[in-house]
Amino acid sequence: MPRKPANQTVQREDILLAAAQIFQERGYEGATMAHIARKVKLTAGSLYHHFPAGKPDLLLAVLNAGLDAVMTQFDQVQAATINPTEQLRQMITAHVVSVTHNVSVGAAMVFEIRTLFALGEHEAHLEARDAFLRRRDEFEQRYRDVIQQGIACGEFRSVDVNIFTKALLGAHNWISVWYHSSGRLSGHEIAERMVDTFLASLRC
Amino acid sequence: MPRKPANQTVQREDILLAAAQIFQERGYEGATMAHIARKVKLTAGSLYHHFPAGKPDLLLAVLNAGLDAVMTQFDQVQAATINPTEQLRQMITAHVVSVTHNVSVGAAMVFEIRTLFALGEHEAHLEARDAFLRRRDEFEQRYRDVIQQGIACGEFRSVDVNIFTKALLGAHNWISVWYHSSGRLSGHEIAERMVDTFLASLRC
DNA sequence: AGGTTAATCAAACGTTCGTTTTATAATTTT
DNA sequence: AAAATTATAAAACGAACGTTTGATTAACCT
Repeated sequence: MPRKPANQTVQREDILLAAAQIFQERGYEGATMAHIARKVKLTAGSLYHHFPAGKPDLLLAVLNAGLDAVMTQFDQVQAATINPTEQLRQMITAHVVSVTHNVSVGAAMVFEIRTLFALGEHEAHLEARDAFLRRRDEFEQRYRDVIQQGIACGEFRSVDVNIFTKALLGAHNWISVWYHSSGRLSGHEIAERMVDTFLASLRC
Repeated sequence: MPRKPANQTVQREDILLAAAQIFQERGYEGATMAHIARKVKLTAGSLYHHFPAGKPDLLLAVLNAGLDAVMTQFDQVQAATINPTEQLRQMITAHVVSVTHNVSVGAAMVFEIRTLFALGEHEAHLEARDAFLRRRDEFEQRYRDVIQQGIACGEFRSVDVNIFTKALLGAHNWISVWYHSSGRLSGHEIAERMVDTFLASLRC
């Protein structure tokens, strides 16, 4: 019954990025395995060879890839210990550039967190889900820490650290909604303006 | 075959708010008519009596309700013409209080815009969709206008108006993700801190 | 009181989806 | 070259979904 030349070249990461794009266009629930398969020129069933645990596993892989990307850069920033102002500048830049560098993955981290909670009805991916959420909290905590340090050492004025951090994160997350690579500004240029906006707000 | 006491009291707005809550929990595609019906104690088919055009119509009704709520308050702010600083303060307050006052509807306006575009494959709700998107652009334009005016008259420092507005909108939109009515701060208190954050950033 | 309209339910319909199974082709190993 | 492994397609499956239809009850209006 079946055959076909077979490219034999589709890799796990290709599928992952295709999934991220389809998730961005249609949302996790609106995305079908056939949509994703089509983008890498496979059939829906063939995806199970690369992701045996199916669609939920595909989502977790996308989310973890996004968090890995930005966390790796954060580690580099904090390795070179500097003053809070410079540290926050570099964290914002790393974060914004990361989002604009792969918008689909960034969008998944904004729009599909809710999906992760709705997933909790099936008792299988719970461990992977909780591990992701813990790392995500840690990510947010790093922003809070550097802002708190800046206030403590007098570089920043006194602000509500929690709300300020939420405002900062919301501004960055929203970028994945409106950014297009063909737009007026590059990722770096957007990052500069975000740094300008939030460092100005923290000025004593 | 069928019967049932019949409450005879379910109103269009009850269904609309129930839909918003289900959309928030599961996303538009993850929400089923049965989920929504259950929340107002009806069956899925009965929803078509109140919303003949079905699920897409339900989404558009939710989104328009959200935009109506905030636009009404914006009109009041601009009726009393004052200086840009005070005008922006009142716009931010109106916006944030509106989001925290009905989080589900606010969340829909953040998370289901994408759904609106994916809807475009069926040529029926296109007009209602485009009308909504136009009003939404108008909403964003009001923020840009007041910031531009503030810069022009020297009350605000010179910033990239587009990016600053996107940052502001992102911060506000993100509130519908993390806000809970049982949290540390009320909607008004969060609004005060957002005003503080962004007006400080615009200070000359 | 009688007739009309509005609101609801139960059931059925056709479609689509995630997943599983089985067969086949390509690649790698021996 | 033969055998084993990997990657893929095709087909089938059962479940779930949005929507339609027809019957039934409640409310309203002469």
